Formats: sequence, C-alpha cells, structure tokens
Amino acid sequence: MAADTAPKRRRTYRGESLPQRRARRRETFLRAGKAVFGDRGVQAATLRGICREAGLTERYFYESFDNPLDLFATVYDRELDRLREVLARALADAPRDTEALTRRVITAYYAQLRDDPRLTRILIIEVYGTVRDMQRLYRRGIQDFADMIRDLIAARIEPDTDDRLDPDLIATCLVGAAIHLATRWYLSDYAEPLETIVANCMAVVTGVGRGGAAPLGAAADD
Amino acid sequence: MAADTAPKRRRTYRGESLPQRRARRRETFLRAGKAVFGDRGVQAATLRGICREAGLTERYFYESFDNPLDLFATVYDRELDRLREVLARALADAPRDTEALTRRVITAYYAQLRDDPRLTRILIIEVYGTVRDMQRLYRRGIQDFADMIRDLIAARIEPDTDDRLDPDLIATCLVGAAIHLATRWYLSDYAEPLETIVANCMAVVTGVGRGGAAPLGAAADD
DNA sequence: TATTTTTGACATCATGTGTTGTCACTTTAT
DNA sequence: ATAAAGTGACAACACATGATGTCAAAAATA
Repeated sequence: MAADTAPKRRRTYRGESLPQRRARRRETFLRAGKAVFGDRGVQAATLRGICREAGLTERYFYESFDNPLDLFATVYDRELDRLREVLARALADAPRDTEALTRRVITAYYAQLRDDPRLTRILIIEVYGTVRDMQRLYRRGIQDFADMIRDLIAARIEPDTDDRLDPDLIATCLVGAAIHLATRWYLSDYAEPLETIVANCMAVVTGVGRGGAAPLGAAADD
Repeated sequence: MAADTAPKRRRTYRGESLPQRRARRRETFLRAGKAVFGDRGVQAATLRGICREAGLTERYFYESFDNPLDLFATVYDRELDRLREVLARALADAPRDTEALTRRVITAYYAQLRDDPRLTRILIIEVYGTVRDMQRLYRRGIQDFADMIRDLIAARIEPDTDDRLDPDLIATCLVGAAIHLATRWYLSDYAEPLETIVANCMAVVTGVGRGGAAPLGAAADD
C-alpha cells in the first residue's frame, strides 16, 4: 500500500535529502517531547500539543513514532543513556579509593539531575505514571544502576556475618534512597546545595551493613 | 435545584435509613475501588468498571464521590491510615532497645505489605501515575513516615562530625530505600522471604552515618 | 515555465470516558 | 390498594483524544 502513494523520485528539499529531513524532524520531536514531558508531564501531553511544540504536523509525528507513548519511551531511553554516560565518565576517571569513588559518582549523579530538571522529571517522576510498558522501562533503567552499585558493594560482603544479606537487595535499597532523595530535591526546586545532598546520600551509602553501637556522627549512645 | 427533585419524606428501605444506606454504598465503593485500583491499576480503572465491581450504578457513585480520582484519593488515604496504624501499634509495644525497635517496625511494615498486595500497589505504585493532586497525596503520606524516621534518628546525630548531615534528608533516603525495596518485592511477587527483606533493609537503616573502613559484614577491605 | 514532490493547515472519523437523564420496576408507608 | 420514595439498567450527551484524510500553497526538477 505504500507503493500506491509513494512519490516517483525523492527530491532534496531546502538542501536536505529525505533521510536528512526525516532525521531532523525526528530530532525535533524528541526535543519537543522532552520539553513537554519534562515541563508539563505525561498526563498533560497530547499529540497535538507535542506537534505544536515541535512546529510540525501530525503526519510527521507518525513518520517517526507509532504513538505518543512510543515517543516518551524513546525520550526516556535517550535521557537514561545520557545519565548513564555521565556516571560512566565519572566512574572512569575516579580515584581507586572506594569512598572517593563513591562520592564522585554520587556527585555526578545529583549534579546532572540538578542541571537538567527535565531529565530529572522524566527519569524519576514521569516514568511512573504510565501503563505497564513504562514500568518495564523503569525497571530496566533502574536495574542497570542497581547492578552498578551491586558490583561495587558485592566484593565487600562478608557472608559469615549474616547470610541473608544480599548485594542485590542492598543495591535496590540504595538506588531507592538516591532516587527518593532526588525526587524530594527536585520537588523542592533544588532547595539544598549539591554538597548537602551528596553528603547525606553518602552517609547512607557508605554506612551499609555497619549496624553497630555507634550512631550518626561519632557519639556513643546511652 | 436539589429542592426540585428532592423526595418529600425519607423512608427506611430494606431496614436501613437513608444515612445507613448511603454509608453502606459508600463503603461498597471504597471496597470496589481498592479491588480495582489494587488489582488492575488506576490507568485501567473506569467509572463504569468501578460501578460494575461495586454492583451499584453511577448515580450512587456520585452520591459519595465527585469523580473517580476522588475515590482513589479516599481509598489511598484509608490504606495509608491502615498502614500507619499497623506501624504505630508495632512502635507502641516495641522494646526500648533501638535496634530491636527498628527491626520490629520494619518487620511490621513489610509484613503488612506482603499480606495485602492491593494496599501495596495502591500505596507504592499506583499513587505515582496520576495528576498533581496525587503527588500531593503521595508527598503527604511519605512525609509522615519520613518524620517518624527522622525523630528516631535525630537524637543520634552528632553535629560536630559533619554539619551537613540532616535528619530530614537521611530520613528521606531511608524511606526511599524501604519503598524501593518494597516495590521490587511486590513486583517479584514476594519472591524473597520476609526475613531476608527485613535483614537487608536493616543493614541499610542501622548503618546510616557509619561510613568508616569496615564494609558490609565484618571484613577489613584492602 | 510546467510538472511533480513536499509541506502545513485543517477537517474528519472513530473511540472511550465522564456525566446526566429517562423510565420501568420494587419497596415502603398511608 | 394506592401513591410516593427508592432502585437499577441503560440511553443520551458532551467532550477530548488518537488517528487518518483532504487540499492548496511552496519548493524543486525537467
């Protein structure tokens, strides 16, 4: 059926070939999608609103995406990759000292979230409020970070202490802690300075499994 | 306008007065709402579906609720109160030893989530995917638990160690950790035994702020 | 310049949902 | 018994949205 209405020859238009134009329009929709999803949220996003934001018509939307949720999934994937890249870079040229490395990654994480609120909203807030397809996306995205943390802490586990301790579950907790802190931070319009957020997240992450007598800080409890 | 169609006299019907019938129908809708929201989710919930589940018609829905989201908010509030009550009870007759108390509360929390998957889904999953009104609900609900934890750990903070440590933020982290672990647990259909979940959550909660040399367990790292 | 492709604005269709209204039937009270 | 209140099934309406189609103007090629 595509052959019926297909043009005989493909022209360059305004100095762009057909693949170039397609790619540009797709990119335009991705940017518009990030703006709409990141500023107003998935609930408020409509096909027409996205097209208005993109300055393109519905036809070109369907040229690159199946439906609005497909666009969101693509935007989400992309933002997730961006964040992953930032963390990988921080991890790459980090010192070998465990605490310094942890601090560096955590700092990179929160700095990125602070510098790109739209990414933040898409990755940690909007991804929830959608159908089960999005929950798959969410779990996949989170799982990556949990695995990253798990590998970091797995080597430090001593099985003879408590054999119920599971690096996977611990990592899940730590991811949840970081995300939840990020959520609060975002919703407060980044009220606290970055250093404060990092310090408190560090306090949770580096203390894992050390439930002895000493409390927060260095005081001895009664 | 209500006066036009208002009945002249209020009758008892099937042995129930009008307030009794109203209350019963409202209760029926609350149960139906919990079933629909807790099993199929907010996205899949429709007014007609809720009425079918309740065995009542739309008229009686509007008798007690403004719209489906209003019903969800009421159901959410109710389930939150139930959970809060469970935790308060666990906290009330808990030993004074801090660790035992913490363990008791955490155990009560996860046991309740395991025993009532609908409550779990409504409280930790479905509450996200709605409009901003629900985010208010969510924040309010979470805030309560965060405050509870904050009060527990605030007394243990020594300000001369790191003055950026903030009981509020730490509590936010811990709530996030617990919720995220609960989310994973729920999505895995409660694959791990309760004791495992509790042990790992404990490892995170009781270790807060103790970021020294000792890692998970008791081993010394290189 | 003439023809074809490309574009954009807009109309149209189909569908689902919240909301309100209708009406026959049941139950209660006089 | 009869009239009024209550109930339940379902129709009807309004509206938003996704998806598809129409058509004239703009731009490129022969």
